[in-house]
Amino acid sequence: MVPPRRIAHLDMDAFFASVELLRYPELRGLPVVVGGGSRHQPVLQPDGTRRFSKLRDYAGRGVVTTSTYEARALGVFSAMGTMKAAALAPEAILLPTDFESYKRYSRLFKAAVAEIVPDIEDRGIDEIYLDLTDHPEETRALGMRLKEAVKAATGLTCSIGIAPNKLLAKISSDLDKPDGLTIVSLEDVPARIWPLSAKKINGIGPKAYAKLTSLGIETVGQLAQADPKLLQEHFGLNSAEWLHRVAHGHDEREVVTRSDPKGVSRETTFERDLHAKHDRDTLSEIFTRLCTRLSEDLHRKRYAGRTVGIKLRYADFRTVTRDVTLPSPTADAAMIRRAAGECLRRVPLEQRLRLLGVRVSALVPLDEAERYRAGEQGELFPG
DNA sequence: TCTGGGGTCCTAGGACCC
DNA sequence: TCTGGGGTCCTAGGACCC
Repeated sequence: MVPPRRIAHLDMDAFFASVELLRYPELRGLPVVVGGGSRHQPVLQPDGTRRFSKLRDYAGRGVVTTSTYEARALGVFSAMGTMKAAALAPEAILLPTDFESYKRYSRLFKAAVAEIVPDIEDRGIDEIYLDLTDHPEETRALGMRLKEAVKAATGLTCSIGIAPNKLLAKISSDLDKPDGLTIVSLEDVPARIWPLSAKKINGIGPKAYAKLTSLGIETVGQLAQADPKLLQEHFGLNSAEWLHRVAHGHDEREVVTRSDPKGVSRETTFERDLHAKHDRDTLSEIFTRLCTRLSEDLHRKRYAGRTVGIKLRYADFRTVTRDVTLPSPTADAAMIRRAAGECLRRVPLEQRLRLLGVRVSALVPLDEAERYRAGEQGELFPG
């Protein structure tokens, strides 16, 4: 019998907003929303205090990226349109998103954790998984030590869930937010996990959840007890089996500490909808800039890719993509622009557009791509 | 009050090859 | 001359996550 694993999920509390509060401590205790554009930079006044924008000052198409717990109490959550948030909480403070700062704090907290547990699975800017199975320390003491290390390195709190697998660890880290430490075993699943909404499961999003509720399934427990035949009819065999497994708290996925990027992309939503003919010059400029930035990203990350694609979104929010695979990988702005331009010609352009994106995938390390190109030119394999 | 930007993974059909 | 079956690559779209 294999002993259960000890997997931790560590999630920073209201990460972007908390980083902003370190910089502007006078905002502590107030509803604060991160998500505006650069127009909403705080202004230092002659008397030394800062003047902040309010949500009601916002006009545009952005969404809320994070809100403090005080703003959440007013109904303002991540991914909500900022205009809608302004209707709910007009007096809330609005701050522009400053990714460079968040990345800096992200590196800080990950480095602090790595001092204690070196193998980390990155799950984005503000969360990680850890495999604690082989660590000698007792679970709760280790969890507390991780939290203290993060706090000492950043001044920020996090919430940690520790469980026999990633699925349960992720759910657990959310059970006692903020500043929580929750340990859940497989035996705890009926009492602690089954009462939760099925949408707490990582992988059950809005579509799947809507389908489940239409079948009378709202909680994880109801999902666990659901008729497998019924699930299979509505979700297909693979998804039905997955739903059944996760509802019982089963998940065998490993903590993955190394992975190569699959694709790199740049996209932008226009301030107003643009028309391919009427706004031709503007669009062309934006298109070229996206390709240039993408090329810079690729060079910085040292990758090149063989597949170049575009994404566009019409005013009615329909999204289409086109892509083309080249004979050899590229990271060059002009090559990307040419290939993406070909893709653009394969898509209907009568309707107004709200978004344009460019993507490079099928990535290989840049030096490999350069060797490949040298080989193509006969330098590596002459004759 | 209409819905950002950066990703991953899955499905499904057709081309093409053996 | 009525028709197979498996494998891989390419393309498009969709769901989901942070």
